[in-house]
Amino acid sequence: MHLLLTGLRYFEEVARQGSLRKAAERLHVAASAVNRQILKLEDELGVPLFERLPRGLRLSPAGELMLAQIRQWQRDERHLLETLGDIRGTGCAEVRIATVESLTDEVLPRLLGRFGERFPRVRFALRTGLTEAILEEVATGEADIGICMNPHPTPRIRFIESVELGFGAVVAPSHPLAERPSVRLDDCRDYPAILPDAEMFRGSTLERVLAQSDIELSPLAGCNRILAIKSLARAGLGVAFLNELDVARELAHGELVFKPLRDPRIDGARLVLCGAAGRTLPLAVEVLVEELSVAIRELAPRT
Amino acid sequence: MHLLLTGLRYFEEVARQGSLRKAAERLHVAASAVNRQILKLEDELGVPLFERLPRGLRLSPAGELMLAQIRQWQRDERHLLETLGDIRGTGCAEVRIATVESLTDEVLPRLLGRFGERFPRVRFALRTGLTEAILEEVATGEADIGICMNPHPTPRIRFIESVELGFGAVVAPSHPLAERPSVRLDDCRDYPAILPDAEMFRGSTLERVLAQSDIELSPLAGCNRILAIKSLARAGLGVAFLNELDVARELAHGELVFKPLRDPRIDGARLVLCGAAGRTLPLAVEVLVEELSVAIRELAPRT
DNA sequence: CATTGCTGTTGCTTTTTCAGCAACGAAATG
DNA sequence: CATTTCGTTGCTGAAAAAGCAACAGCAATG
Repeated sequence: MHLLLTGLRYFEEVARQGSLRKAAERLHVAASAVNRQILKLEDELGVPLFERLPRGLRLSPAGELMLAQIRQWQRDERHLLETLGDIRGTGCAEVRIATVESLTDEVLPRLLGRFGERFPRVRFALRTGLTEAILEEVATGEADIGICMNPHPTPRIRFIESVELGFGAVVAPSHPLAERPSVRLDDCRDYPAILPDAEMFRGSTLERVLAQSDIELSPLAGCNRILAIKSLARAGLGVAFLNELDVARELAHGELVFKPLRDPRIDGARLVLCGAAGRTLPLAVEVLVEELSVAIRELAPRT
Repeated sequence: MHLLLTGLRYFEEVARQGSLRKAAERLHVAASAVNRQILKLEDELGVPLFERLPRGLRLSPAGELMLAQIRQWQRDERHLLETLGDIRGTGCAEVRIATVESLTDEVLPRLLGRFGERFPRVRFALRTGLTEAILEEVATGEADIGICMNPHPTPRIRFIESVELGFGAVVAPSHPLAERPSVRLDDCRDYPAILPDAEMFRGSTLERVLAQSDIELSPLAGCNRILAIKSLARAGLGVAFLNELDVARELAHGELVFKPLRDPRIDGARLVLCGAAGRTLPLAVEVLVEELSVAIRELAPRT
């Protein structure tokens, strides 16, 4: 398969060989065919590409220019065909995932590792952000799939899979709340609270929880990163409110304690895997979606 | 005239319009023709370039890649055709001249200025060097034409025009030699000489002049630039040996005095315009050669 | 619920383009 | 002086591309 015009390929070989007949031999075509392509090129360009010598053809200045461009195009073509070859069988060379931060900690790396064994040539583009930005990227096509918290339904977004994550108070093991058998939101207002900043707060699970009660927390800090929230909580400075996925690793290491908020009015944090509504996804993305769905479903029983 | 494969142009238009029929209308061809080119492309690449929606065609990931490459190629093509258009009628877009330093001072700028009015789109590449390097560049084709001093005849080089330049002693107006009505080489050995360095000396007119006499000069300095030689002479430090072209400007300003060496054994400095032996030159170069020939012939009477 | 208007797709025919063969003139070589 | 090698050119057949008309699928419309 050649993307370039046959005339250009002929030209390149003639320039390389300095002779029509030698080039024709290499190209496995008749010399007259090669000659005609060259003459046609020169006629259409209005510029002689070769000077005719008794021993063969020699590039003219215009021909030198042309040759340099063709060489560039041939390099481009090889590179393009290579990449398209990677895509063949997978549907795309790159899966673009927009996700909440907490998934990039453990779940996604493990999943992408397994996926990479099956599709070794597929690369990933991981972008983390808040729900709103994630939905926007999925809708515009900047991302193939999105994983976000509590998205509002939109006709442009298709929800593929979702799971209810436990939402609760997170404190250091030394914190008084850690000793309690169970914790309700009411119990937290006596302690300093480590909250997300205004931007993170908007649309968050915590916002919905607070909206359904009339409890006033006493904020100690507002952070724009979950990592910072967890660090402050780990230092015992106060109580944070996160879902259990956010603190999965710290729980395993015993650095933090998770206390589910068992208020009946709280429906918790919904993690949703979603894609663009109208689009048919490339094979590789489809496969990854399937694996993500399984992984997300498996998150549920842990609550 | 289009260099790109028709299939690629079709593809680009379909991607732009998002519809086969709209693209076909713009391309002034039947929709079926466009469709077949797209299908052929996809078949040969083994990758779907579009996803088929009920309302038209939408680029697949592979198609996005393809489109970006085609856009790049189209830009390349426009640029190339533009340059080739400049070449049409002139034979080349750039005249590469290898010359001795002295010509770049006055003669060449004036000449290239006139030439530029006639061929506004032709650029110049000026490389200065010594005779040996100039001949090498002309022979290898790195330069279209060369102007050098006293070249040895070579089968690979064709001498187009030459002129005998006055060769003589160059001193400051305050120098004792400046008062003499005429100067012979003998008269110079009493004064410090400002000479070219070993590399410049080799093959120079001065070398030949000295070889034909057995006069010993008393060198004060050896310089690797004519500019430096002239500066030292202008400062009155000694006597330099140059041709009158080297010091044309300083003579006009009265900063230096030129005393021709009228020894009968000295045949002087031969300035030679030359080109590669076998090559037929582009039109613009041919014209410039003609103007250069005239200009070089006009240098003669001044001796 | 049929209609209308899109869409891409496909057989078939015509037109155009391209490749192969053979031969020619010119120039360099032995 | 014959020979080889070069680019070039009619001519012929094959291959590719384009045009035409019709079809099936889907969405919006009356």
